[in-house]
Amino acid sequence: MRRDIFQAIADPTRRAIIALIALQAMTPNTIAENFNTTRQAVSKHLRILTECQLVKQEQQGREIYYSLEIEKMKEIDKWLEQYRKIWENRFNQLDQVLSTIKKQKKNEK
Amino acid sequence: MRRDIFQAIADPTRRAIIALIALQAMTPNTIAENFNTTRQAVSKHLRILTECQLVKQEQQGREIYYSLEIEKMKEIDKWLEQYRKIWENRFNQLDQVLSTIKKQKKNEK
DNA sequence: CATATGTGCAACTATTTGGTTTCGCAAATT
DNA sequence: AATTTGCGAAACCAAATAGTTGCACATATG
Repeated sequence: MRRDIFQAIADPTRRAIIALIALQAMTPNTIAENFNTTRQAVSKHLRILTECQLVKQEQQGREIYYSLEIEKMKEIDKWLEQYRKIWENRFNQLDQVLSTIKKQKKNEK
Repeated sequence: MRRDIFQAIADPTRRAIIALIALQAMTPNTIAENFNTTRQAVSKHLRILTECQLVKQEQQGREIYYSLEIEKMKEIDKWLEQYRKIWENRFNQLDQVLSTIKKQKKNEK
């Protein structure tokens, strides 16, 4: 099933899970211990995160270790890029204003 | 009312609205014309976007012009920063591997 | 082989969400 | 003054969502 990455990171619990498994791979039980939820609830979140490839899993015996697929996070960064251009451009414009003021002061001397 | 910015950008229609008003300020009617929705639906989206300060409004007569509050977008960038560190670090590690291979080839000559 | 442990999945529920319809109000237009 | 236009808000509805409970299954452990 395909899944929107922005919809996936909308839930605060899922963002907390992402932050947790970004540091090291974890089993659903271990993740659940870090929050006030059941393992089943975590499992559902992990499924959603897996569906949009934000998370990968590695089975070891009966345990399944989940970890962050960092490559997928770049997709958000890519979306943000268009807006970064805007705020950086705005910064440059401010920069120009400041240097203009500077020049004017110079001429006043 | 306070509102989670990640929840705000989760909806694809809202992201489209953001992209639209990032370029220039627009009235709800104009925005609605660009999509397959009613003005009322757009109005609801704008309300949500306003509630998390992603959007600002300026009244001109009976028209209200909505535009993007670019500063708020940086909040997403800030959240992404912790993960950017991870993928940049990973890239550096790859870089080291590549330069090691290069050195080895050099020594083979 | 019996039991304990780790897991995903389905059914169910309360809540949230995105959309439509209807309304009232203020500003423009006639 | 009457009508049109632009707007937000409330009421309503269908669909999605997050969580709980109960289950089945596979892998360890005794």
